Amino acid sequence: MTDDTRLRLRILFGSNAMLGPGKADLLDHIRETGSITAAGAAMGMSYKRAWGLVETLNATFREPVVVTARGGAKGGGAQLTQTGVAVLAHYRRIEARLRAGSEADLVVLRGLLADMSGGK
Amino acid sequence: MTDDTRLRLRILFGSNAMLGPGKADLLDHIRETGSITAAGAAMGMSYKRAWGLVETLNATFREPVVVTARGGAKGGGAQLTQTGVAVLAHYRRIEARLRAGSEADLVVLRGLLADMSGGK
DNA sequence: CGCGGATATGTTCGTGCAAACATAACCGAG
DNA sequence: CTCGGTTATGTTTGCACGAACATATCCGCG
Repeated sequence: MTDDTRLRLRILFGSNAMLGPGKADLLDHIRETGSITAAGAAMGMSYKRAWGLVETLNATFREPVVVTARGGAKGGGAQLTQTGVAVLAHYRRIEARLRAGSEADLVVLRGLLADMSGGK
Repeated sequence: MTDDTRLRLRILFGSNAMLGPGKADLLDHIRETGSITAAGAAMGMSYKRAWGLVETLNATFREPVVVTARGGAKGGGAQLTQTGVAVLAHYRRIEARLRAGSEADLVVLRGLLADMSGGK
């Protein structure tokens, strides 16, 4: 039995701006790949969707989180700004603290679960 | 400026079962009102939707989280079981710990936000 | 024994959102 | 000056999800 109890955290700023696992993971992939296209593909989403998320992120913060370049040797690319790195780091830290601080309660909750072994 | 930075936590058990703010709030309202109808109405959702969530919750855990009664003096009603009370308590506790442990990082993140004053 | 309020369930309809398709603009390299 | 890969943006199509509407069932009470 693989213990796949996962926690998803979403931070809501005001009524429109928000930051969740999707955007955080996307930032991670952009940092790794240096490309919105590649990052989106790695997460199984279309370029359009990935770019839309980046656009939203850049509008959310005072300074851009991702900077992009068109054309050039490799066609272009994208990378995180210092702000982007900071945003991602803080989100991950909150996530980590949550994970560490919830273990005990999660154990109890898991004990109350119905065992899906053989079930639908 | 009211500081309305909110955190939404969702716990995923395996690939189908999950517990988030919606179901937790619903359990709270059921406990207060003793009725699925009233609880749903208080949250601005149809009875059908509320009942569907209760059904899902009861299927998620080994023992029912909400027990219901049909007919009778007041037409019927619903209330939390001991399991339901426990599930809700543990969820709220994880939420509280998250809130307490993330304050510092949230302050930083809020400082990086674009100020929407007068913006779109 | 009919009324009332709540649970329990089915069906239809609208719509918002994402997937898919399409196209333009950019620019270093060869 | 064309090619290739990427950013940037618009248009169309499909479909899942919820809202709304409609019924059926239950049972204490007067």
